Amino acid sequence: MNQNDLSTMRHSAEHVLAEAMYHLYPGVKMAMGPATKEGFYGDFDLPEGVVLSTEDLPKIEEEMNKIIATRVPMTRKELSVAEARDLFKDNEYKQDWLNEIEARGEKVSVYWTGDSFVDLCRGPHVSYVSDIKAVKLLSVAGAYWHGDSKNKMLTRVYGTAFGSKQELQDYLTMLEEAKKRDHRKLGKEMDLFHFEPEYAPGSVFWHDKGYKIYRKLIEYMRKKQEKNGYIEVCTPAVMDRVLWETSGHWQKYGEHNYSGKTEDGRVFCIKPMNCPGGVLIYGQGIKSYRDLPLRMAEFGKVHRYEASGSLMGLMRVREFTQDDAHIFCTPEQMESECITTLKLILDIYKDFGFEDVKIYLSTRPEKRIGSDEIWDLSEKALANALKHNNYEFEINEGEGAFYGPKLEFILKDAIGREWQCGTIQMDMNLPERFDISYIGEDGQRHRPVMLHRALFGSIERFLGILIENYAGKLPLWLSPQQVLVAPITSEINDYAESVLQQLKDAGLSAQADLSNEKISYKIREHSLEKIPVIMVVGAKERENGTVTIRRIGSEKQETLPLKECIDMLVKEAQMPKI
RNA sequence: GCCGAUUUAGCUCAGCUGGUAGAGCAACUGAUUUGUAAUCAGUAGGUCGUCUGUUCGAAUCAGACAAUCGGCACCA
Repeated sequence: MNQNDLSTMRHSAEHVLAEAMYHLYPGVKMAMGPATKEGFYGDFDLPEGVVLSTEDLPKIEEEMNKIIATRVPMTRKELSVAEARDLFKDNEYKQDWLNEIEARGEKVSVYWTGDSFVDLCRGPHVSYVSDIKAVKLLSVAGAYWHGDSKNKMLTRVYGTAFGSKQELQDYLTMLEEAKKRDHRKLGKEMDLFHFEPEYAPGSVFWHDKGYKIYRKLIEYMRKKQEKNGYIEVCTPAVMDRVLWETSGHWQKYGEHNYSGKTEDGRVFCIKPMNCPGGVLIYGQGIKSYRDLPLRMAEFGKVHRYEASGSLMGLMRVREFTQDDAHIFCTPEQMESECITTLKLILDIYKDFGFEDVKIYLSTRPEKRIGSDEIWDLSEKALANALKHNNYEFEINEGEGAFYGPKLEFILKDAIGREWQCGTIQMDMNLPERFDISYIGEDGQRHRPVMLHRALFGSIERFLGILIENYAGKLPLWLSPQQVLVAPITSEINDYAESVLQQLKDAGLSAQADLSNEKISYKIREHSLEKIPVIMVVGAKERENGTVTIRRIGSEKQETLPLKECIDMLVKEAQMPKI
């Protein structure tokens, strides 16, 4: 079944869901519901006092299957706005839709399921409800009408449908498998990090192994940036509120900041972003056009009081580390800086196994600062950078920051949720507000253009996505513990320790498991910890000066001389070429 | 923040309609010296998320709060 047909069928399944809801919950109002990439959902305004939970889904599903079993046709009818208003006279949500349809001057179409249920819909739909072969309801959630938190919250029912029972089953199995790659689960199993909901909700406690990966990411990025002409700075974590008022962030995001009053009556704020600090460094001394572009990086730890409901493992936290940088340049340099940064980001993602990166260009929002000319220029610079490299992108109309347009680089987690990682943002706000300048060739003061960019975005989030994408099986260079030496009996401990020492001398991160356990137990334990290389040593290996290795995810054994093995692993453990 | 669900031992989870808690794994002790995903036995381990109420009696019922999970909204 092609994507179009599948989508049509899912949309029809959503109509069947709506009808089932009308059967089971008299007085319910159907608001809207589309097919999505993975299934469909329906938003309902439930009668007063009715609460829907996942326990109710089987019952609704059963009702849906009854409707499907009637094999009635789904038929399209076109009618006038007035007729439609009458047909849906008790449903304010449909009236709302009709207003929009009327305003756009479009025709009204409805779809009948048999002759018992009708919904306002553009279509298309399957010919008969029996064309819906396998349907499953998945979850219940709240969702605001028209996606606006000022509106009423409706009850959303998520489900999916497939062309066959088998495909549905495969999909559900795939989801189950994907959940095993959840970084929160793997983080625990691999002993990488934990959270303390009681003391610091949304903040990470990095354990030794997790922090090793974290440091490795920074080490990689630092080298990358040095090679690409960046300098690195470090700015204070706590600064006077006045700074954030000057930058404009206090007014817009004040309630999301952590702040406190000191004895002298000043209000200090823990930095929610690094940019003003960077601008202050730029402001030291007089800058010449010869100093530009000035690429100033900072691995800045920032704190934001994110809404409780938005927190999610490492992906959305209240304390995170940005691989931030601010590029100060002349307007003429703006576009070429965008081009090189864009290329840099995608190069870096390749090193981590991400080939398929979604890019959004987010354009001017309604509430914004700066003249339309500057917006035109900035948006064009970003779009040109994309076109220059022939990158595909989507436009996110009106989703830019209040101070400028941005590019967002999106990676997906194990179950396909999209997360913004890298970003390039034009800023027409801060240079003004902090009145920074450079002396041009003409000897006059000029305003530099400022670009914010983060490549990983947040180290925490990027690491979370890495864990999920590798299912915990990190490449050797990123693995916090690369080798585990496992002697078969305690008889061999001396050789195991000598092997361990040689591994460490070669710069590999290794440990030995000298516990009094069977080799199969050790294999199991350390495989679950996702150690990439398990090095088994027994009497044979000791005698021959060899080791037998087993790679994570493989059952193959390979025996080779220790020296040769170390050389091979050392080579493999190298960071990608910078 | 909003909607729904969940919160019991280090981890994964059981505990019916109220009568002061249970399993497996992990830990510890002992035995076992083992060739590629769990060797056996024993011991110990819990203010049942927090607080307040109802009750002779609360893991269980009610309320508030917190956190977590799935969404929505938000994301400088």
